[in-house]
Amino acid sequence: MNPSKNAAVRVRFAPSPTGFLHIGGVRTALFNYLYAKKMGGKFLLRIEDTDVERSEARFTTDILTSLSWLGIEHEEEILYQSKRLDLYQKMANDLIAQGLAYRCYCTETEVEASREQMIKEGKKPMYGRTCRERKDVPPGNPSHAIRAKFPLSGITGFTDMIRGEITFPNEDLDDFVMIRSNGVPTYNFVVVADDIEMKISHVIRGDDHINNTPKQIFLYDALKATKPLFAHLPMILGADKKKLSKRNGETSTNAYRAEGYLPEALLNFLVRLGWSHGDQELFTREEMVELFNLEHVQVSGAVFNTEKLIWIAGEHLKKADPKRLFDIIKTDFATAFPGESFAALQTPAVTKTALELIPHVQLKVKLVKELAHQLYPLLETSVMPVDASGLKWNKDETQKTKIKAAVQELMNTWTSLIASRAATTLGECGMDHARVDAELRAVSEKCGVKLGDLTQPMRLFVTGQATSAIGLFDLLPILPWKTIQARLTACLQS
RNA sequence: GUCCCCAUCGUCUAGAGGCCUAGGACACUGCCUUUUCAAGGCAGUAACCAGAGUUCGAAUCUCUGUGGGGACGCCA
Repeated sequence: MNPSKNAAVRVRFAPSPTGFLHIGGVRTALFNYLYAKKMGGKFLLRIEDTDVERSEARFTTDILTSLSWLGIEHEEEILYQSKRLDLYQKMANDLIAQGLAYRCYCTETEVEASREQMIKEGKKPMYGRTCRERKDVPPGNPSHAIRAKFPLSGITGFTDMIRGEITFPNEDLDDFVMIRSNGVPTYNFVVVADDIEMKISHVIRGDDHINNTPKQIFLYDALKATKPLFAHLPMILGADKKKLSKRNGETSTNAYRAEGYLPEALLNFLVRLGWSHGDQELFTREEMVELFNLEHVQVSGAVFNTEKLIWIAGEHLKKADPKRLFDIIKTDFATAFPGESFAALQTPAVTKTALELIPHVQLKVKLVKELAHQLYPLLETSVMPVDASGLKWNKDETQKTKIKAAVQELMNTWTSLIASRAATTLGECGMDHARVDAELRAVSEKCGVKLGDLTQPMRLFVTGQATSAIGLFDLLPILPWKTIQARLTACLQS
C-alpha cells in the first residue's frame, strides 16, 4: 500500500451560516479538500447552525454556491447541526450521569460578575465554578445550562501535525458550557459530537481554534471516542497584520467572483498563503492535489496580498479556454455590455468574433471583468464615440491630411478586397497580423507619414478607446469589415 | 491581565548545522522591445528581531528578552 494514501482519511469543512463565505474559510476548506484528495480520503461538509439568532438560510445557500463555484466539492450528505439537537441533549445528560458534566443554574449576570472579579485578581477570566459541586436543585427547577466538569489539575495536550506538541495546564481551562439554558448546544460540544459521528480522522482548521482543542480533547475522552489528528493552519492576515476581517480587507468570496477572478486563480493564491512547494508559484488544480502536503504548511500568519493575487489571476487568465471565458462573461459580466450589445452577443456571428478576440485580449488583462470591458467596444457594431483631442495630428494640419489620405487608401484597397471575396472580415481574405503590418508600412511610406502617426488615429477609432488590450494588427483581420469601415469613415470625417 | 501560538527582503516564501557573501515570486526602480498598452525581455534595490549558549561551524538547535498575533462568551 502506498503510504501516502490512506482511504480512512475523512476531513470536513464546518462553516457556520452567519455570514457570506469568508476567504479565510475558503482557505481552510481548500486545505482540507486537498488533503483528502491527496490521501484518497473524503472531504465532507457540515453546517454549524446552532446559533439560531445569527444563522440564516441565505448564508447557507451562499456558502454552497461559492464552494461549488470554486470547485470544492464535498462527498456524502451535508450534516446540519440544527437537525440533531435531541441527540446532543442526550449525550450531555449521559455525561452528567457519569460525573463528567453538571447543571449550572447561574444567570448570565452572575457569570459575568465572577469573570470580572477574576480579571481584577489578574487571573484568566473564567466561570467561578459555583455550581460544580452543587447537589440540590434550586426551587422550581429553573432552566439551566450544562457545563463540562473539566479537571482542576494536570495537563491536557496534543501533537499538532503542523506545530508539534502543544500543552495546557488544566487549571487555566474553563468549565465551558456544553448546552445553553435554552437547550441548544454550543460549538465546542457539537464539534466533537459530530466529528465523532462523521468519523473525522483529521481536524484541519485555523489556529484560532488551538485554544479550543483541549476542551474538545476532554470531550473525546469523556465520550470514550478516538481522537482525530489535529492540524492548525496559520491565520490569514490583513495589511495591518491582524486577522483578516471586513475591517482590513475584502473577505467575501462573492466579491472576488464579481471582480472577475477565476476560481482556480483564487485557489492558487490561497494555497500559497501558508503552503509552499519549493519555488513554484503557479499551480493548476491537478498540481495542487498532487503536490499538497501538511509538512510544508507554514506556522506563522500570512498577509493577504492583493497585488500578488492579481498577478496570479492574470497568469491563469492567459491559460484559460476562450470559450469558457466567454461563458463566464455571459453569466457574470453581462452588465459590462450596456445597451443592445449583450443581446447581440448571443448571435453566432458575434460569438465567432468574440472567440477570435479573446485569445488576444486574455493575454493582456488580469481579470474576466477587464476582459468583458475590453470586449464591449469591440463587439459593439456601431461607431463608438471617441475623444480625438489627444491625437498628434491635431498639431499639424498637413500631417492630418496625409494621414487621412493613407487611411482612405487602405479603405479603398480593403473594400475591394472584401467585395472580390464576398467576405465579411479581412481575416477571411487571408489577412493576418504580418500582412496587415506589411500593408500599413507600405502605405505609410507611400503617403509620407510615420507608421506610428498612422496607427494612432486608426487604433483610436477602430477600438473606440484610448488604450486597448489588443493590437491594431491583430484586430483588423477579426472585426467585421462593416464595423471597421464605419469607424474609419468616422475617422476620416473627424 | 492570563493562557496559547509565532518571528528570513515591504509582502508571499525557499531554507531540516556546512551547498547561504541567504534563493524564487509579487510589488518597486531602471533599461530594452514595440503600432498602443494594462503585455513581453533584461537588470537592480531589499531580509535571517536581539542577546547569550551548544558546535570546528547556526538563518537552521537551546534558553532569555523583545516584538507581533490569537484565545479567554449560554459566538462559531
